[in-house]
Amino acid sequence: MHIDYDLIITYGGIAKKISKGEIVFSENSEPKYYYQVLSGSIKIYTSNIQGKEFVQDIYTPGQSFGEPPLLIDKKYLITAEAQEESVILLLKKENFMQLIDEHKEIHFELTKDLANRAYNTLFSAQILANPSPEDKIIKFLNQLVEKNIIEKNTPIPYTRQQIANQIGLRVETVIRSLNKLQKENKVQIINRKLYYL
Amino acid sequence: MHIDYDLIITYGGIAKKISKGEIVFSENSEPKYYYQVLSGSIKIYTSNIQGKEFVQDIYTPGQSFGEPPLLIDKKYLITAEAQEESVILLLKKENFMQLIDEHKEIHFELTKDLANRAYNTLFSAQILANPSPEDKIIKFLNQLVEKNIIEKNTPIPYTRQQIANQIGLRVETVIRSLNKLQKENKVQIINRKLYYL
DNA sequence: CGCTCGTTTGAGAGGACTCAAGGTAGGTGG
DNA sequence: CCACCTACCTTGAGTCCTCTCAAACGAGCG
Repeated sequence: MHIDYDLIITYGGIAKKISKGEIVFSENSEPKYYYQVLSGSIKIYTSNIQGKEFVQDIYTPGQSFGEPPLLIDKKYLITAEAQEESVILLLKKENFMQLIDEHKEIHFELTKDLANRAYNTLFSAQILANPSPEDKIIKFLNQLVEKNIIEKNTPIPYTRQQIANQIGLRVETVIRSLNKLQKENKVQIINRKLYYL
Repeated sequence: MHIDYDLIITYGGIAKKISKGEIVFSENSEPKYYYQVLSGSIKIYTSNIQGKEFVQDIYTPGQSFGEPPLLIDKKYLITAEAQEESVILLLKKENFMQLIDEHKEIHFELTKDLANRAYNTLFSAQILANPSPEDKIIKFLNQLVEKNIIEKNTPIPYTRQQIANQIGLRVETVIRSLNKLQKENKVQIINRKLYYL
């Protein structure tokens, strides 16, 4: 989801600077704003799984985040934190609602974005529901390809730890599973770099 | 999500009878229609987890299902099957898009519905991401309360097997975990009926 | 009563997790 | 250019606990 900068400002949006590590909103807090990244990057995660950080997504300039709870008046299930010094745009809920009410094309974009989120989250749920570590990894890699985050025969831009965090496994388990998958020719590991075949 | 019967018909929707066990759409197929239950009930599940059925949801008269992939032109991740003899309304994608384009209030309802789905699916993902069976069960029960499906001190309307299917555990594990939770006074089991405290 | 469906208990195996210890690559400073 | 540091990767041993398989129990119903 992306709304033109000038349009956000026109509707009363403001820009805010966020330092690295600063929290934009946290779990169980009430949504008040529509948020869009102007510069930097915002990390979205859940921290309630036995204190372990469970990364959901990372948002970069032009992308918005945190709409679902805003639209249905529920508390955030996630925490948003600046990964680096960033600037974000804030638009009050009422103004945001007015904006989409008066701009049909943006409303349609929002609809698609929400559909996309529902779709991707279900995909993640299916990864997690899978009891076998190997299957989880394969499904996770598949998802990356589908989301165009990686291409086949391109090294995967995540550390083993980052992969583990996203699929709910331990680093060691990821490593051992990757070894099995390599023997089955489903992934390739060259000089520690991981390739999906 | 719910659209008025007459309106669906006006836009060219048709009703279709579905026998018990019949598939409305299945995983990896292309979305073509907007679907809404008229009578009976439709079960949504994923079957790809080692052949085990993973129930996502059950839809009853007046509710629609399967919109996210329809809106973003992706294949279904789920299978929809009639739990009993049912009648559903089908509306071609183009007509559906035209309908929401011409009815702003319905478009807003769709938006909220999608936000709700994204929210609920994330909640499910957080349940699954939790490594401890007890925590999964507690979070699952919490979700039921939040969705107003159950109230505290009301027997939970699911069999142990159904609970297990929704959180990715075995029946036996659910039973043994429930016993532990009872000892911790987090649930109550009276005459096999389960109460959430 | 006898069937069926859901619940419960037990024993055993497998495998992910934990903890601990090295190994390796890339960057930094002397 | 080399020694060092740090972050990441890897391996091993052992424990714990979920899953599997098998069997039996309980409740509701024709």
